[in-house]
Amino acid sequence: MPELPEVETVVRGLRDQLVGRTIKEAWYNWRGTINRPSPEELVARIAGQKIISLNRRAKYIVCKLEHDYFIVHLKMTGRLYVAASDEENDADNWVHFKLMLDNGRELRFSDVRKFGKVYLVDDVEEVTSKLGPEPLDDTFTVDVFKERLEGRSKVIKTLLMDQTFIAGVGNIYADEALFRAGIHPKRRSDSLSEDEISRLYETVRASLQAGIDHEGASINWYRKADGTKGNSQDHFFVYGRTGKPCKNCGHAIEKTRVAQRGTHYCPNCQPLGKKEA
DNA sequence: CGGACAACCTGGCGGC
DNA sequence: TGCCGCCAGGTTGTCC
Repeated sequence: MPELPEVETVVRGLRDQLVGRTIKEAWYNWRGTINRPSPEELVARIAGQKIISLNRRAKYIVCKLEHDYFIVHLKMTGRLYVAASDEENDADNWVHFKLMLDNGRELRFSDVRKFGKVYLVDDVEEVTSKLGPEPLDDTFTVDVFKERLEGRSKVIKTLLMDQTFIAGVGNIYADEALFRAGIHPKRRSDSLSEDEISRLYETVRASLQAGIDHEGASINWYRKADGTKGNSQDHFFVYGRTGKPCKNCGHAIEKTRVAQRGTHYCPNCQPLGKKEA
């Protein structure tokens, strides 16, 4: 659920509250939330480290410390927020990890479904080395996109969601990008025309950027760092709009499954055969 | 290389 | 009202 735009929004909301602070102590109540090292080692190693910077890589939140990197993945229902130690929050019931700061506030990691993970590593690459390019980077050009598609034949939606192919696109923005490009989600990647590839390159970026501009989509669990909802969901063309009229042609949006995931598309605007715009 | 599917978890919701 | 079973989707790992 949190995809690139949601994670980016969280990072922007947390940056000023974290950078420059020193971590006094770590706390957890669910060992599975800590991916590595062992919970005991993480607690011992992280105490006393100063927070240098906060950034995003794909869907990972990367916090550079003096000697290590503290990394968080929200997976589907994770929430990350800062509050005064005596301040209550709606998501507190599911807090499984906390970092106490030197100003009386704390960073809380709440996660209903416990899929989310935190990491403490001395090299970011340990976690991010297999990720594909950042779709919004200037270095990710249409030529790079075309090169990466060469020799691939996967169903296009599956490929868009493959984090080693492009980093940060999940189920929602994959559906949105494919709709905007007029490409059926079940098309094989090696069946796309040059023109379709160029369009898809543009719409992947445009869909993600729109998500960031609207501060992320709050489908059910996602919240911004301050606890309020983003409104990207109010601007979706197809995601979650099954049975509703296509914003482009009026045909009812249909839902199917691709790679075991709910997939929304307009059968009229996204035909299975090739389509020249 | 690609695809299918289970596993990790829990809350929300539709159906009865 | 209550119970049951399905659905949600990011990632990893296994198997073919």
